[in-house]
Amino acid sequence: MPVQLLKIIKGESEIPLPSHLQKEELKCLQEGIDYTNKYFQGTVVLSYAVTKLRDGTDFLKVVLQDSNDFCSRINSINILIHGKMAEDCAKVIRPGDTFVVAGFKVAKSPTAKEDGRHAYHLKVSEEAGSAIYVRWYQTWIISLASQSVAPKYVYTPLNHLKDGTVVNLYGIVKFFKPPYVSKGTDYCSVVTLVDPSNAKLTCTLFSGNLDSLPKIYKIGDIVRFHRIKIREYNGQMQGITSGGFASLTFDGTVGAPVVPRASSRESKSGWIFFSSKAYSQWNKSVSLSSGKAWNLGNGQPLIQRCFLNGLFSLQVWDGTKCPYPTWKVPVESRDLEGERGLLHQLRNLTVDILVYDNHVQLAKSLKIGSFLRIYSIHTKQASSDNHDVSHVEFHLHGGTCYGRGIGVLPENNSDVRELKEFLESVDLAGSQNLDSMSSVELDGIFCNVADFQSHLQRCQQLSVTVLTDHQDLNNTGLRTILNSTAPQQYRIRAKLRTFKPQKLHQSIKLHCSKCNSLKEVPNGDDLNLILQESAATAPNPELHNTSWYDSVLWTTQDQKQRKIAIHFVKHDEMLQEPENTLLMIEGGTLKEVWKLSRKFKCVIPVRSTEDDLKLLDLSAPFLLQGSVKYYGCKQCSTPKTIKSLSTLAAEQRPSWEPTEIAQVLGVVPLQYVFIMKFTLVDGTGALNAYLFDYEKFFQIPASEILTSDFLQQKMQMTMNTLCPPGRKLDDLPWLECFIKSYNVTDGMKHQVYYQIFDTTVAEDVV
DNA sequence: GGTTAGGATTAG
Repeated sequence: MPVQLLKIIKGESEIPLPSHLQKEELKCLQEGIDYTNKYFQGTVVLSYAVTKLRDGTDFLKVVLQDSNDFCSRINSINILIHGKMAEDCAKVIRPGDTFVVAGFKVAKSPTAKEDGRHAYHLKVSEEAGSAIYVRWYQTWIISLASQSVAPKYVYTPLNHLKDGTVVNLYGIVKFFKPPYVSKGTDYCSVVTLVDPSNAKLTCTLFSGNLDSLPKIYKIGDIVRFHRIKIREYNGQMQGITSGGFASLTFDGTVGAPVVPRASSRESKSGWIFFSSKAYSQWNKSVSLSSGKAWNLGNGQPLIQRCFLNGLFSLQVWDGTKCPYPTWKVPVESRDLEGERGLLHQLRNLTVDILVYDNHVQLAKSLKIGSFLRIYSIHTKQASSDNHDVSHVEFHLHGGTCYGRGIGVLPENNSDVRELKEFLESVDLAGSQNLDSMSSVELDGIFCNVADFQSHLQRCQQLSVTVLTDHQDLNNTGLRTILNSTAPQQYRIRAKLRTFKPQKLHQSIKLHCSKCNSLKEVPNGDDLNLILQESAATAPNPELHNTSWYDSVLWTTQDQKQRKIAIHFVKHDEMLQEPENTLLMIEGGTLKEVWKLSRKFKCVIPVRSTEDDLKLLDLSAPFLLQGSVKYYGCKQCSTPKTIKSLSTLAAEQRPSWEPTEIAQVLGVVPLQYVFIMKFTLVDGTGALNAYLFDYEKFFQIPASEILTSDFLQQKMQMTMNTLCPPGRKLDDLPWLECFIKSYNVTDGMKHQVYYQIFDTTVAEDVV
């Protein structure tokens, strides 16, 4: 078969070609070379009609674009097909198809100048021993499949649309807003399509009937629109519903290679399934009364409250358990009729979503038990009244920007089927008679859901941490590592059984990279004391108003009559904007220094001596920038007088980088680090590994966490994910880590230590 | 038959 048509096989991204064929690049083509065993692969951009040459042979010209090169100026080439292959080929190819031509001849293209394509064209014929392989682009498989039966529609490529026409078209969904209630009389859905012509079309679709709008569930779905009107709007073509508009949607999922990701917990990515249906399935097998089992969302007080506030809430479950405490709409237990204990238990698995404004109407119309996909949910971390426990809230805000809205998935949707399968597997884990069970035993059942989930995650080899390098290394068991000599490096897969310190703020230390010492971060009381001591020395007026700083002096109005001097560093004889200004302060309290550091770029606490300003004792920060206090190492620093700072001030654009400031002041800066001890286990053994991290592991700068409640909560949540409190070992998530072993000799004592490196918390955990 | 919205955040 000279022309071979290859259907897309799920999971296969490469065309299976004979092994003797070698790929040829466009830019390497030359005349006079034997291309019998070479092939070129491209995407069909254009395909002309078959014509007959003078000698009666069929002829077809096809334009291919290099599949791997969309950037070069010349990335397309003419393919000239002679003989029977021309007809065969014309029958099957459409723009967008992947086209492989093997065993071709190369010749100069006489039209290169006019068409701007490659200087050579490829000549193909059966007689020359050529072969052509075509893989239909998904879209066109569908279009051809329907047309091969009744080819009565013509589909216009998106780059050929004209104002004022009504056309039929195919496209791949690039963006969509699920149908929402418009301010007029209809539902509205906005859909942006692309096709192999690389053109884009945004369509605004209206219909009073929800069913006649396209049922798009995912970006990448393929749609067919019949009788859509094309108009020009703001200089671009726009599609709009017209009389007789009809649409068809296909699942665009091709067996694409799986994107390597650490984890795929769906609730975080905004995919949430309304689960009562799934629940009722589960429900059936545990011999509860089936049917309308899920009525949390319709609890009377909830609806009443929501009506009053113009709000509405949905309770959903995607089969997983949110690793963080989530906000719950208060529902009084007397309104939970029937399986009260069960509904109560279920509340640990469901998530409440507050629905606002225009989404309320649609939310109210949802049937209990439908599977939903809710787009662009806002998750918000908030503290409850007692402050020490934070929770996550889910809001579906008003408006439809970025496709915010609710979509209903049909039962036969592949994702829904997958979810159902998942829940059926859960059944196997706990098919017991619930009627006779106590609530303690019910807890057991839900543990099994979590068990199953964690088992599933293990099977999928998900990890809550990812490696930032050396992915090619194989895992080593902890036992093997413990039995090996140091120093070495390993890749491991283990669980975090426990960690120290449990009070996370205690993990922050100051590290000197010069002498490798670690120090505690001074607390506010320490600092106040040092500042107070330094305030005992009155500012020396002789040091005020120099060539490179202006000074201001005042006395506090309180009884202490403190003298405070502030020296503003000038630049080009001028004072800069506060946000670019460095200042030095004498006699300020911690609060005053802190306030100034919020307004000004840099604040340096100083004291007067006879002949120059000097830094305070290095127990105090030598610099404050924003909320960060920079400290210097007492052992390694040899502080100079403040005068040395004038060289930096004289620079054209002083950046006031802490490292530069430290350097000119003779200070060896200390760096903030997280120091933690992780006890890791993997079934073969347990070892303690130290985490020494400036920022990389938690993706939180150690320097900023002490002054940020938000970052502290973020770190707490991360640790809750890595090592969820109260879980059994089996339920803990896996961590992929690199560790290195090293020797430490202290006198006669010799020990091997382990440190985590080149590892970071997975994207969806932080 | 007209309108709606016309992708391009909410901030409750």
